[in-house]
Amino acid sequence: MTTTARRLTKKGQATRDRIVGAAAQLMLEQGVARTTIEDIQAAAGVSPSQLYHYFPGKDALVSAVVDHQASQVLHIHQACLQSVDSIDSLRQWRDVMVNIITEMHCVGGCPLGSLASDLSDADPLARTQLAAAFSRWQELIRQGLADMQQRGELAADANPGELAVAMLAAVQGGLLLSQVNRDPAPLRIAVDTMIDHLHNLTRTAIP
Amino acid sequence: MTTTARRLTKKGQATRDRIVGAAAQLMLEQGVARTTIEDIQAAAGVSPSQLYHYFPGKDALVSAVVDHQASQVLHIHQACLQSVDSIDSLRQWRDVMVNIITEMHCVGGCPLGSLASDLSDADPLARTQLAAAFSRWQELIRQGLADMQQRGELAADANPGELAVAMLAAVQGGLLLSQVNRDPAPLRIAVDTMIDHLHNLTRTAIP
DNA sequence: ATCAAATTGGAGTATCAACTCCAAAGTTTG
DNA sequence: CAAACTTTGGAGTTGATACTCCAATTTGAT
Repeated sequence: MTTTARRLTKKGQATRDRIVGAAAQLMLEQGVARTTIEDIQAAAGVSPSQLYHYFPGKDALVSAVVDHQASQVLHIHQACLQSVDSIDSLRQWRDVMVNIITEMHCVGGCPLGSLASDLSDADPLARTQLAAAFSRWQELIRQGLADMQQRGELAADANPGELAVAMLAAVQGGLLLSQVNRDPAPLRIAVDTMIDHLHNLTRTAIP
Repeated sequence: MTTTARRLTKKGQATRDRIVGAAAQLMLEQGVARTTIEDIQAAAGVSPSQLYHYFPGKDALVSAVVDHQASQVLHIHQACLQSVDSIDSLRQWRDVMVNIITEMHCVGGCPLGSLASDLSDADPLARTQLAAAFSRWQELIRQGLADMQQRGELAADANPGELAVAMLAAVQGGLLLSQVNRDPAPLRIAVDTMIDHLHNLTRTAIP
């Protein structure tokens, strides 16, 4: 990390970031294979030699895009989930996600989910990167649920690990259905239903 | 439908079917944009002129593949879901899905979900086709839940429409996580959790 | 059998997309 | 300042890909 940074000027770093940002946006909107190097050059305002100076080829750029999107998504959700202590705070988290997809007019879906569907069977390296990112995301949710459990906001016999998997699936499936229907409702309903389930677990666990 | 069929020989129909089948499989495994016409020709054992005799271009072939996958998926799930009358029969439905993804070694994910993620923002016609297919799938689930509700297997105040959306999201999200992790467990856990939720609704709704 | 229509073979084309190359300009460091 | 290194411009190359064309063969209806 430091080694790489040492041979990168401030200006060079900015150019590299511009390339990754442009590539990430285009690949989210139209898919990885449909996004050409020329598209990225135009969007980032760079020449071919600049792009190939920073990345040996398209695969390496894709890898950088996956890292970038993983970092962005995890950063956002870490901020929302580290303070989860109640059902209500889960509803705030849901509002954040619904607002984001609404502002995007349901285009692109989840930055990680889209890449995962696109690359899982085409790029083994990207698949492992994405699996690791989802694993961290899942762990953020699990941790939040475990915290709730300790506060008594969730039944003692609930399984935070499995509930985290189910919640992440609800988010991903909800985003996909919202994307294909161009309507934020499926995401809202899917996550709300999982939150209702957690709520029921809390209520019914006091025999 | 009849008009098209009338100018299609039995042999011609078989060739067309072979092309669509090969295209569907390749597009599921490697994505639409990565699947070349040449790939499809080789897999189906046809010449360029044959392919372009039956389809004006790649877009039309993609459209036929979407129809084909929608038909396949809806057929399978209709068979499973029309007989849903209890929590246990939902668990059988889950087993069917888990078995399918396991046999595929988690490659490809959902035939409709993959196409949806791939095409929703790239092909407006395909997006509407896919939205219609998901709508019918959702309706199959809703109908099953409504039947259960009438038999008293589901709380009277439960909302089958919203629960169907959430269940479909769980399936899609579970399949995506299974695909990226190369592990059927996320699908199983996501669907089981939704089934648990339905089960809880049944139990707690008798005050 | 015969004619029209459907189907097939296979060579060919035009375009696009990924990547290369080399020299010029700017930046860092001793 | 000067040498070494980083960054940039832009024309060019190679291979792949979607699609075309026309003649030959097979099939179906009369």
